[in-house]
Amino acid sequence: MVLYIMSSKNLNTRSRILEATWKLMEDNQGLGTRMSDIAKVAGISRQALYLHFDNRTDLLIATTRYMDEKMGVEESLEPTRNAPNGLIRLREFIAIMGVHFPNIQGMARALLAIKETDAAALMAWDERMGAIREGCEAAIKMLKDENRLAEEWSVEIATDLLWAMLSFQNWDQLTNQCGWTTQDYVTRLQQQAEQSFIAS
Amino acid sequence: MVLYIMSSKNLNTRSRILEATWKLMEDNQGLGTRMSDIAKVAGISRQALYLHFDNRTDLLIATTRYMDEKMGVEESLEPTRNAPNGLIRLREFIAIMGVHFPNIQGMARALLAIKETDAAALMAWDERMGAIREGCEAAIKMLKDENRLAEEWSVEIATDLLWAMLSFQNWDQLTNQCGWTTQDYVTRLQQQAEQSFIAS
DNA sequence: TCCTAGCTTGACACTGTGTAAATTGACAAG
DNA sequence: CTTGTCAATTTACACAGTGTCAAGCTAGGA
Repeated sequence: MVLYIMSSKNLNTRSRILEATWKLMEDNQGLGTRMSDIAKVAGISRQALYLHFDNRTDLLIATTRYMDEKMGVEESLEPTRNAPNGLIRLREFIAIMGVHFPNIQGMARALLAIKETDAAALMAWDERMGAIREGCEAAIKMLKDENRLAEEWSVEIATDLLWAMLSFQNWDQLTNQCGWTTQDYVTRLQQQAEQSFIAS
Repeated sequence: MVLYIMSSKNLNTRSRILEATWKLMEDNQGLGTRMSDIAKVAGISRQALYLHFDNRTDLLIATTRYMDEKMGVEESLEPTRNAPNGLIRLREFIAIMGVHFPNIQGMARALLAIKETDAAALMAWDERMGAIREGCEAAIKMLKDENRLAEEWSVEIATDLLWAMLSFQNWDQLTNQCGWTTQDYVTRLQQQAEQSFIAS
């Protein structure tokens, strides 16, 4: 009973911090968000942040996990797992990335910026990117098993390349710099992936 | 006479600073290089850096220009301009990127890291990337003029996509994370670009 | 001999992260 | 009703790195 109430209160402040971090990351595109800003939005003192998280990196990583949970990333990948064949799976996966990236762009940019100087942030980022790679590999493998992977590609090399095409930075460049809509992004990347990887 | 000697001395210290910055950027992959480190390598006091450059950003940008000059980036692009047709031009351009990126990776990473927080660095980066885009566009246009650009692509969209494929981050991921050699990178990207953009 | 450009040294302001110590207020248990 | 616990608070401080400022040194040219 005691424990329950304590951890509940604890969780409330904790999640208020996580929500505040999330919000600020999205608002500022992840740039220049200080611990004091987060504390202000969460309604606590800056120092109190350190009662819940060891340091800034810790907080950012916890926030990515919190976001994944709240956004139901796992569930959104269901359709790809049930795809009847590799081509559909490839298409589905690209489409899902097209809606996923806009949702995480602020946080992604924040992680990208600090991963250069911060080993833990680098780990968090690599873990996220690793998950995407698995999705790429599953689609490519399915094509291979159906004998529809163009013969010039090995599973590994094709996975590497698809993974690069579906990187956050690629999405960022195509949409935010080139002005592509999500629709453009999905359609064009599907098109290119099919031309590259599917045996004719 | 006075002026000549002054500006000559000035230039010597200045280029010593630029060389030091370049060296440190390559050595540390652009990470955690402080003004004091640069000063030490250049053999002057930290404060003296500010007699030559307004601030850190200014110095990094000047260093990119210095590198371009010393490496003869312009000249290395000659072969693409003389290419007899679009396909060769596309291939040449990709090959040149394959040798260019390893040469600039330390500096590129440094600029990438600070461009998130630094408007001037962002400008320097965008200018570099803009130059690459022009190379992409020239190759795509040549294909279009020869009627060899696959009909599903407009010049602009195809340029956008080729530009994304040939981004520094893409190269970084494929070589440094996936372990591709320069040879792999060039061959595979040429292959994919041809499959995507050349009418069959 | 004097002037001056280029550099040096030492000191300092500012920002942001992270730590430490003493205090308050709530609330559950004896 | 006192006591203990614990989240959170306030105040203060250490530290790193950037950028500024002022005063002084030095070598070379007029």
